[in-house]
Amino acid sequence: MEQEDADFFLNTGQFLYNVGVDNVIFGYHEKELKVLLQQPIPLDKWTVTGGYIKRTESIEEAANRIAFLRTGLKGLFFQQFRSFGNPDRSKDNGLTAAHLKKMTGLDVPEDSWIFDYFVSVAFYTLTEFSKVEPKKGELEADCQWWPVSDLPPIMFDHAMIIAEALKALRLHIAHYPIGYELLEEKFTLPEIHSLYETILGKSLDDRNFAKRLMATGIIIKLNETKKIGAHRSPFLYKFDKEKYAEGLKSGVALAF
Amino acid sequence: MEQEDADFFLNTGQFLYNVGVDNVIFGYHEKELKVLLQQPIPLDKWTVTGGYIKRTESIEEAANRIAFLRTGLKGLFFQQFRSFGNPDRSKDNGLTAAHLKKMTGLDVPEDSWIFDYFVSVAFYTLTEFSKVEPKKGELEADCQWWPVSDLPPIMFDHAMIIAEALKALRLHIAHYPIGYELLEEKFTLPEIHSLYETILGKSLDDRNFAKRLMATGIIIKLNETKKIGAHRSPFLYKFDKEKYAEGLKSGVALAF
DNA sequence: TAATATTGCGTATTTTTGACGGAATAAAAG
DNA sequence: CTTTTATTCCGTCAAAAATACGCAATATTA
Repeated sequence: MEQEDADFFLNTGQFLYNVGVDNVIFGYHEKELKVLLQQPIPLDKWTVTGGYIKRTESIEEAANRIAFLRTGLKGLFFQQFRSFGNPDRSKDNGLTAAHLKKMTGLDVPEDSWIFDYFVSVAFYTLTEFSKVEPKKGELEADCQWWPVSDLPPIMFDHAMIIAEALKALRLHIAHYPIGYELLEEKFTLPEIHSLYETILGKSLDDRNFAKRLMATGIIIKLNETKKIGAHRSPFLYKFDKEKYAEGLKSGVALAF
Repeated sequence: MEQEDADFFLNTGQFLYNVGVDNVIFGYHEKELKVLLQQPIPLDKWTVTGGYIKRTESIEEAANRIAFLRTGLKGLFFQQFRSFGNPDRSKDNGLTAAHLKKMTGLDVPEDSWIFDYFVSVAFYTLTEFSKVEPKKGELEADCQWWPVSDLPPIMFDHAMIIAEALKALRLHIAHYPIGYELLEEKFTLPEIHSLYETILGKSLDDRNFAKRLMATGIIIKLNETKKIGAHRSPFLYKFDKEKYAEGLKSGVALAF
């Protein structure tokens, strides 16, 4: 294992050079959109989850593998949105061979391939917040959720990557049904309403929202209600899996 | 020069490994959308224009450089739309060291870096057809325009890349003004109308098209007409550069 | 002068979007 | 047990946008 780890910094051929994957993992909890960030060194800067591409896998498989490593969940919904690449993006970020040597106890060459110019293919992934137990990688000091509206200091160009992911998500939500990925199996109208308001960052008329959502035909009203304390109990709904899958393929107009 | 060329196949450090750029260059001519393709070997298969990324340049600069190499034009409008990457994409394509050796007269190692797994960051570029004089690269047998609706046999996964580029272009045209890049400086309403019909692949009511296009405020009617033979002479129009630039930034609703 | 092909505009209809008031319900407070 | 409070839930009406469509004007050729 130690030898394997040391080999990593030399890249004995299992990973592609100069290109990697970043994956902006979004969750939704208590009316807030969260993003899963990791801390490559025990300093004050964070990055989105990411990793290298194995020679045997596609970029999509790499994105999926990374999501699994950090969340423990398989088969999450993910979407490529842009690639980033310029010679300066990894410069002056404070991540040095010395840091990694200290963290891992391994020999990390100053000119290790991982400090090279990397083009990053970026994805976003959507997941149900409550199912995730963030797991940090061996090279990271920490991994945890942060509210999108209140991020810690961000490393590299990852602030831009998060911003672009959010932009892509907002564009995507207008054309495809994505509530499915972020909510529990059964949810109330106010819950999904609030999710859309959070993602889009603006308030949506509740009556018109319900009307249009139901018009898509992708959600089904159940004959159950949810107790929410001192108020009228809202009905529960769930997604119609078939129509949802169809909507993902052919698109669903849900412009608000 | 010969040494430089031979060095290329060894990659003495000027290019990134495992990642490159493909650029789908579109032109519009005689009511047809064209795409600029190159033939890497004198066989019957073609690819979109593409190349490697220098260690000193960004992926956007690489895309731009490639567009310049093939068209002779600078400052063209281009847009990244997706990246492609899986271990099989360059397999079984018929491009061998022997082919390149024969074409260039240089020594090409069987295991040259260029035969490796490559992730491709794909862009599309728009250009005025009549201004372009296609120039082939040193490693290509030919470079010329092909109608999108009638393509020759395509190598690798480039048929998919072209299809995705077209999809992105169609999506883009609904939100941003792109006629500017594909038409001559002065154009008639029927010309731009026909361009939109061609790109979107469907017919658009001429009266409603004109109404909405003018409503955007990005084109200006000139006091000149164009002689088109045995018919009423249509007025000429041009883009309002400022409003066009603004439309590119903030978006222009032109959904048809 | 008539025939032909194309440009160029206006108006009516339908569809979609946006705004908004008020009754029903669940529990807690008085 | 009645009132208060907070929330769900539904329908209608007006404004705006998208769509459909008819016909006069024009440039050349026959």
